[in-house]
Amino acid sequence: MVKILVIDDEEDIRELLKYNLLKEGYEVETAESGQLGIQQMKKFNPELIILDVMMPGMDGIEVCEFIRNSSEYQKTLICFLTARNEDYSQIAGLDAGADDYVSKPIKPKVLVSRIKALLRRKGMLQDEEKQDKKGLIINREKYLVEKGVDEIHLPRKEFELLALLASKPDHVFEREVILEKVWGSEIVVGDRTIDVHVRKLREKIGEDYIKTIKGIGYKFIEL
Amino acid sequence: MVKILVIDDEEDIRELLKYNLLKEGYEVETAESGQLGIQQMKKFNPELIILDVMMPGMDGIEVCEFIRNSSEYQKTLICFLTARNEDYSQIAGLDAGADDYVSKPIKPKVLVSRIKALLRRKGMLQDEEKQDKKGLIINREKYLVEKGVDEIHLPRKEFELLALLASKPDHVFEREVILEKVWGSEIVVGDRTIDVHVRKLREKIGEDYIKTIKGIGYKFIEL
DNA sequence: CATATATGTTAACCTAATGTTAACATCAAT
DNA sequence: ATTGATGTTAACATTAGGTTAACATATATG
Repeated sequence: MVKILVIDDEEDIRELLKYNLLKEGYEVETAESGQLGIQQMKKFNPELIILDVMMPGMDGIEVCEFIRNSSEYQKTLICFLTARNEDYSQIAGLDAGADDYVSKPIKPKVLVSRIKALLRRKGMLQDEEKQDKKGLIINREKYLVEKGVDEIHLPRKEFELLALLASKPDHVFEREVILEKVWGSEIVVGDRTIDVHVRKLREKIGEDYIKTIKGIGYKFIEL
Repeated sequence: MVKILVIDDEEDIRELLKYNLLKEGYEVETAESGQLGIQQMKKFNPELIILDVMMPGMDGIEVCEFIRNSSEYQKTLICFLTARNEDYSQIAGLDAGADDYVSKPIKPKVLVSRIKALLRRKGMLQDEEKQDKKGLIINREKYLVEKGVDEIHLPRKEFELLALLASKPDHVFEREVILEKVWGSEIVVGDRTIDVHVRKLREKIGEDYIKTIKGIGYKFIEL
């Protein structure tokens, strides 16, 4: 459960944000000033702070600086709330400290999706899609397969074989086709080669992803 | 090596946490009840205890109180695991005793980053991370690489090679691409040239930054 | 149920890709 | 020209990856 602290002097805004974030399943606390916000942060220890820039007393920029200079909390994510007309150059200056910012007037949907994106970027997403899925993600760029939290490195042939099968889930690839696509039409290898690679794949990614269709070939199934 | 004790009555949770914490390099023990947890603590003497609040028998709150009242173990860090619906006000009451808490359902990444933050705050961070960032900074201006306090001067080819790889951490660059980008598409050099430069780089910046993906190429990984 | 045929499994084996070293080239700066 | 730093290559060592053989097991079909 991701904890979010909202620091804003306007009660309406605090309530609006709290309501919308709670609805998304976050744990939310609020504070009505910079000072109180910092106190609250120490107790509540949130992953992310939504911080109004313009506040009487200690303003958002000061709060942000305080956080960034503290050793304990410096990695806490910060999202600024800026008034529309505040000078962009000013905002840009803040970028050093903040992880993102959203301008007022606030549209709940926008805010929420920004928050999600930010958390996702920082790898603290609580989203179902990313976390709990058993599904494999074939990441060709990194040349590895992501299974939930794990990253599984695969040798070339195994990777290509899996990538081929997974490119069309439930589609049966004939052995002939597999040979052609993974090994190339010219290279000739023995009968058992594919099986052995399938075996190794099943060992690494789990037994249930690749199904044998006897007399035909193999298919990849999503779990 | 930081030692962590997980006390939770649910086996699944224990396993999930153990797995993820081990992967981070912590030493992990588990216990399935409050009583057993305390016994285990006395033997294992962990720096940090992850403690489920709701357990049959001796619950997390009692365990926490016991620990805080003991003279030997009172400084042990405690992180609560709370069910989602438990009221924050309730939790706040516990704050006195616990150093942090994480609510279920547990997201491994969140949990781990919280644990790290907690340890960092209390100054017991693992030696790797203790010495600030291990990350390299490619300084094109000065044509050198900053590794913590050190400045490593690199010859042109080595620098360009590293800069390329580090420009996209985790991305696998094929040998062909490397040749094109670093050497230029027209210059033809031998097969082993890239390897030799990789060797020299690894000597200078450390063996672990550049990983070989056999049959494909190389990738840079952040440490 | 018997048999043929396809697939599973294991481990030994082979090979291409990479690692390593040192010699040799090159080039820029004194 | 001499030197030292960089770049390239060749020759050899090493290893991960890939293949195969031999045998075990499963499945379909008459």
